[in-house]
Amino acid sequence: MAKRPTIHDVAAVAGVSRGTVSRVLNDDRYVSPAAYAAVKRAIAETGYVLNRAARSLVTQRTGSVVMVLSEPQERLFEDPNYSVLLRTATRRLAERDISLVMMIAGNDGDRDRVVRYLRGGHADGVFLVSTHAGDRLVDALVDIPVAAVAQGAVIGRENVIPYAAADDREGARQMTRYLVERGRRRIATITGPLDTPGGALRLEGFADILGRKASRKLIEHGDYTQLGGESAMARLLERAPDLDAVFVASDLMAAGALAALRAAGRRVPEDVAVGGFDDSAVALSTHPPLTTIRQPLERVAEETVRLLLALIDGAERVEPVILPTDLIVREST
Amino acid sequence: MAKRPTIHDVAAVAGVSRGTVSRVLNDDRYVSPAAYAAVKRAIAETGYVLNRAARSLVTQRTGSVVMVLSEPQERLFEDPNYSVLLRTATRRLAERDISLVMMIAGNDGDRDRVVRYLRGGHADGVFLVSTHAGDRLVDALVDIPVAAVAQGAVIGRENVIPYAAADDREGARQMTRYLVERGRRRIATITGPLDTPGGALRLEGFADILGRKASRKLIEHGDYTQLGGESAMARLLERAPDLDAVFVASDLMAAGALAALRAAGRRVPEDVAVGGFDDSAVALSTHPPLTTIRQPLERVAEETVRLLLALIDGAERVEPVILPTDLIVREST
DNA sequence: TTTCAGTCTGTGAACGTTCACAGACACTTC
DNA sequence: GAAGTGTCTGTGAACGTTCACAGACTGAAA
Repeated sequence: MAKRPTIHDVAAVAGVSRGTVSRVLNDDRYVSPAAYAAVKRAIAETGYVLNRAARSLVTQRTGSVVMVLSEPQERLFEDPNYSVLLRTATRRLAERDISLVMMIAGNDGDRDRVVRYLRGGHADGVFLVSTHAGDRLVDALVDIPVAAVAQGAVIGRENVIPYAAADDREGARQMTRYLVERGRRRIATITGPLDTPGGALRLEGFADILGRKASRKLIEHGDYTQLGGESAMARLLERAPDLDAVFVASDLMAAGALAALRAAGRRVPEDVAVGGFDDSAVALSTHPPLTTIRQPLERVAEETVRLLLALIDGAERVEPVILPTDLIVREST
Repeated sequence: MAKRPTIHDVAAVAGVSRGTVSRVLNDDRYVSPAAYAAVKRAIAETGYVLNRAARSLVTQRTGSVVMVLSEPQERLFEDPNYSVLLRTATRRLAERDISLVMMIAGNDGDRDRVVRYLRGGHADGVFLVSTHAGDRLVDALVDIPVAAVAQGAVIGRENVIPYAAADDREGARQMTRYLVERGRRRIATITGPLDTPGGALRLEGFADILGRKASRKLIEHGDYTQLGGESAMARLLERAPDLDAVFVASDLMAAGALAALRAAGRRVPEDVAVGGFDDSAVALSTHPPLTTIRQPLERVAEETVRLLLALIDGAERVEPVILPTDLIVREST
């Protein structure tokens, strides 16, 4: 097969110089309509496609962005949220001809790799996903001249890494308020890990509504897995057998909670009302289907990308974006 | 902040030439232990990191591969399989210092973008995921000098794109055989789309065991969504009210089937046994938990990567890999 | 007519690597 | 001691762009 055509070949065919072709490629102003047309034709004729490496070399830009998944537990990957995020981000970036490269930061070795990659200038931006409080990666980031954003606040670093997120706290309030309005009196909660925004903020929202009624006895912690939800529910039942509702910080954990309630012979929603969070696919496959809080995930992803692009384009500072959630009522409450 | 150090800076610090540093970087033989040590020290001292663009420019290699998600329906993203695949592939490739870039080929515009990207030599390899029969992308691929593999056979192109996959056909046989052994007599199936290997091969396995008993009346098609499974089950119940078992080609569709059976007042497993496929998270959250077929997804992903790396390293031809599945018995049968 | 501003084009240099080559040196082997 | 072989090193050229600059041309304003 023939050698790939370069900008020189295009220039020769179009009867113009290298420079003019380059100007067309980067749609600079100052190129005559005739030259523009000739170059376009030559590009089509030769099947030319730009060599990004060569461009990168001189512009010091790569045209790519890294999405870093922090993954302390396997569970992160069971989460359909990632898929939405990934799809949306890929799409939006593609519109700007920016490609998305995936990296995983599960352990310190991985993290070093990511840092080295970024320090090497191999990407124009980073996109942090589900980063936990205290992640070393975040600290390393401040020394590296690269645009960085996160999906979901990075706890303790809200002011250094801009982010877009659903309004976890208000979502939790919506659910808790709803349970109260339905006449529930002993409302418990199963939280996520408290070093994640979904863990900390949803608990705060819960406490906002219940005030002092949110006693320690009615609070239990899970790890976002189904099994974790199941055992957390079992512990709650033991400590507070009279509870009549539970707000679970994720649908997957809620599915586990339902299993524990069933095992304990409690009827849902008659004896105990169960509220989830996420409105993921699992919320529909449980029996009964879950009342839950929907997050505008797609919009969260879009806003995160928007922030990142703004930074790449040179914005000095961008403000975090927090988007509203919706209460979805089904049969578990 | 200071300019990023180049190979020249390292050479100066180490007291050797550019060439020697390059040799250390690419661990060529023929570099003296003294020079090697000096260069390593200089790299650490200067904080040097290789400029990939510059390397690419001369080697004509990019150090990256593209994962292309064909996504005719949203449902693909609800599938936890992707997550496993993505994670495993990213990990394995990172070991070889190859980065994974994501692209989505949902419509023809997207597909053109992918083709242009590959034609431009922006990646050393492609990784096709859930590509349907007749996808134009596959045909375009043969003209492009790039290593290509698929996860799961590309129907009709099994011989042009090497792949790794679970043994869909044998998995379906395992489940069907098991249902027969449990004494079920009127066994139906809900398939996936027949232009996907999971659709076609699982149906074949089903038919292998039942022979002529697999009448058209007992076969219904779904689209891998929960709702699709639900309506397919409803149609089956209408056509064959006496059925006493159903093999559903995915867990998610099986969750839908369970809902339809419940709505029709059938008890599971007493009246109707339900078998799924995938052993995904949803299989545990249904009530009752699903008997299903586990695919060795991680190994499938690893093998796919292995094939891809072999091709990138210059192998002329690699053989497809098909991996065994396991029957997981739970309470739905 | 001259001057100026604006538009358009071509050219040399630079970006940071790798690769092929040539040469230096140290051993063997004849 | 000459010739060969293997190891190690430095150097020039090349990869395919963009960018800054210089220069040519056009038309309007002085």
